[in-house]
Amino acid sequence: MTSTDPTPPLRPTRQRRAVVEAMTSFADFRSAQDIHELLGERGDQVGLATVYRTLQRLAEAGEVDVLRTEEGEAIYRRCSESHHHHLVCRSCGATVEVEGPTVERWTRSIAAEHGYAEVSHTLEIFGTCPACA
Amino acid sequence: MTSTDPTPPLRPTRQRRAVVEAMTSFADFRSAQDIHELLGERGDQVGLATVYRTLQRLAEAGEVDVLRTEEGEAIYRRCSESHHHHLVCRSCGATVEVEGPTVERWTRSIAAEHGYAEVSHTLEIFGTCPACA
DNA sequence: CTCCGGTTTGACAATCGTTCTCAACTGATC
DNA sequence: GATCAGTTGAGAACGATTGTCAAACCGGAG
Ligand SMILES: [Zn+2]
Ligand SMILES: [Zn+2]
Ligand SMILES: [Zn+2]
Ligand SMILES: [Zn+2]
Repeated sequence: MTSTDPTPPLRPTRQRRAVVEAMTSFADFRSAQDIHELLGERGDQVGLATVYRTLQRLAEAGEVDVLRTEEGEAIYRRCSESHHHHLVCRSCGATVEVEGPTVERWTRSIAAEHGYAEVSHTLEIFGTCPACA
Repeated sequence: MTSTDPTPPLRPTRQRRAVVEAMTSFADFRSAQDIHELLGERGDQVGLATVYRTLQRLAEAGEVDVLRTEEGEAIYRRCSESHHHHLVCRSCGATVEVEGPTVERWTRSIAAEHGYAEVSHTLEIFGTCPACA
């Protein structure tokens, strides 16, 4: 069996620190390439492939949220660990984390109603923020 | 002004008919390439680029729903015209269209609460269907 | 029916985000 | 400082999607 796969250790390298650090410097969703560029401007030289790899790890660990633009490009944002959704400004990208039992209950009941198990969901709200109105 | 752009006519060509027809032959979400292949098997020879173009048109016209796989690939499915969401089986893709005032109200109120206007949203529910349980 | 201009098509090239490859590099550990 | 698994980065490779553009098509005017 390939059983024992005890989650290989994770080294806190310069690059990983730089990416995590960079993620705290903005509040909207950005693409891996944007983040790579941002790192460059800051003087933190990190390979593009490493940025992609690190963002994946962070996403798996639930430390960043991933969304898909209409074109299918992945965009990332640091986030709180608990389950939540986003209210995103279509114009400037300003994002608010939102949550509430209403939708959680609704999705669960709808799924149950149709006999679906192991339910999960994705929900994003888009609009024009007060500043961009 | 480049005003007069009265939506160029849309000719019902053999290819377009074939794609629309093919879309009625399955109920889950499929990629453009899957659909292209399906057309080939049926004997309807249609260029891949045309399949992409047609699906785009159909999506714009609201005649098919588009989703993104976790990997960012676009998948399509014929759908009813009114606003709704999907309950999709993670294992076999079986899809149920769902709707209800609860979420619609919730998203609207959440957005209003934060001063966001022109609100829209996306919501998909995933689970294991009874057949795959 | 024939001609004409705009629409559509499809083979193929080109994009472009993302992943893969793999040799060089790092950091713990002893 | 020797060891060794985890990391990195430059560049190649990938794969979905879009762009190109000449040839095929269409519907209506003449
Ligand atoms: Zn805004
Ligand atoms: Zn939720
Ligand atoms: Zn199923
Ligand atoms: Zn809705």
